[in-house]
Amino acid sequence: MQRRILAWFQAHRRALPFRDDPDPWRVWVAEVMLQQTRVEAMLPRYREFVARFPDPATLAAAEEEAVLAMWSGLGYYARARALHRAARRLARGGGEIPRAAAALKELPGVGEYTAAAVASIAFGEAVAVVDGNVRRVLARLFAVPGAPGRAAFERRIRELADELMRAGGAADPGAWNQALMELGALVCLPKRPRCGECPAAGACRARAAGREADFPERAPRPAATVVSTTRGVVRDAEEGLLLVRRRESPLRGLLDFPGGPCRAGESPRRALAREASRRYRLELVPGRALPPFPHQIMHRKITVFAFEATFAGASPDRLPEGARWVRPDHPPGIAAGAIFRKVLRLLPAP
DNA sequence: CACGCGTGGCG
DNA sequence: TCGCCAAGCGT
Repeated sequence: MQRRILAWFQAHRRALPFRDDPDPWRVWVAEVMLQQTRVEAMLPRYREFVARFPDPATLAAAEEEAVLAMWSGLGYYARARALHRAARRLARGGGEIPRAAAALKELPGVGEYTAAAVASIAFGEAVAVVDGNVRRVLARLFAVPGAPGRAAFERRIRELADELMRAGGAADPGAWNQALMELGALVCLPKRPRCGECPAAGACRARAAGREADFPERAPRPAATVVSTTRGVVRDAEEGLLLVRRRESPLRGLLDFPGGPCRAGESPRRALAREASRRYRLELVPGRALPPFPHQIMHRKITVFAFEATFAGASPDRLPEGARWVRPDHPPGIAAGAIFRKVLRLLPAP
C-alpha cells in the first residue's frame, strides 16, 4: 500500500516551489504559511516573502512592520510575528536552522506538525507529520473511531503515523509525509472522497465497509448558548385577525409575530416593546403572558416568551412596511417559522 | 482540552 | 447568503 501511495505521489504531486528546492528556510516559511491556509492562497505570498527575506538573517534584520506588510492578507498574523522572533533568536545564536524536529519545536511558532515537516522534508529525519489531511486519510484507511481532538483518536493516529514511517516511509521521510498529505488534499477529500482514483482504496477499511464518509467522526458541536426571545400577539378586536410581520434575515420573508431577542438581564416584556418599536415601528404594550416554551436552532437554546399585546395608542390606520393582518387559521401557502406555529398553538380559540 | 486567531473558496 | 472549513499554534 505504501509503495502504491508513493508511486501515486510521484505521478500526481503538484509542482510547489519548496518541492523543487528543499532548502530548510524555504520549507520552514512554506510550512508556516500553510498552517490553516490553502495552497492557492499561500503561493503568491510565499514567492514574494522568500524573495524579500531569502534567509533567516534577512528576516531577523527586518522591522516587524515590514514583515507584517509582507504577510498582509494571509491572516493569523501571530504566525508572522513568531517566525520573525524565531529568525532573530537564530541570528543571535549563530544563524543555523536546527536539523532535528525536537530542536525545531523549541522555536516560536513551530509546533509538532511544523517541526516534523521541516525535519523530514529538509533534513530527511524519519519523523511522521500529523496534520488534518493525515488524520483524515489514516482514520479512513484504518477505520479509526473517535473524533479529531479527542485523546484516544489522536493517540491512535500518532501510533499509525509512526508505524507507517518506520515501515515504508523511512527511505524518504519527506516524500512519504508529503505523499500522505497530498493524498488527503487531492483524493481523500473531506466530503466526497475520490476513491476511484485512490492508490490505497484496496487497503482502505472504511472503503471496504462502504463507510468512507463516516471517518473521521465529526467533533461534537460546542455546547448550545442559552438565549431568550420574545413575541407579541396582537388581535384585531372585531375579526380576531393576528398582527404579523415578514422576517428579515435569517428566515427572510417568513411570517412571524413581532418581537425579538432579550438583551442580557432585560425583562421579556421590556425586550418585546423595544424590539417591536425599533425593528418594526410597532408601539406595543405587552399584556398577559403565554406559557414560555423552549425552541432549539442549531447550537442555540432559545426560550420563547410570548405575550398578548395591544397597541400603545389607538390602532394605526396603516401598518408599517412589512406588517399585516392574517387570519388565525392562516391559509396554507403562507410560510411561517417554527416559533410562529408554536405560539399559534398556545392561543385560546378566538 | 477549549478557545481565539484571518482569509478566501465552496456547496 | 451563509455555514464550514484548510498543510496549527500558543495560551
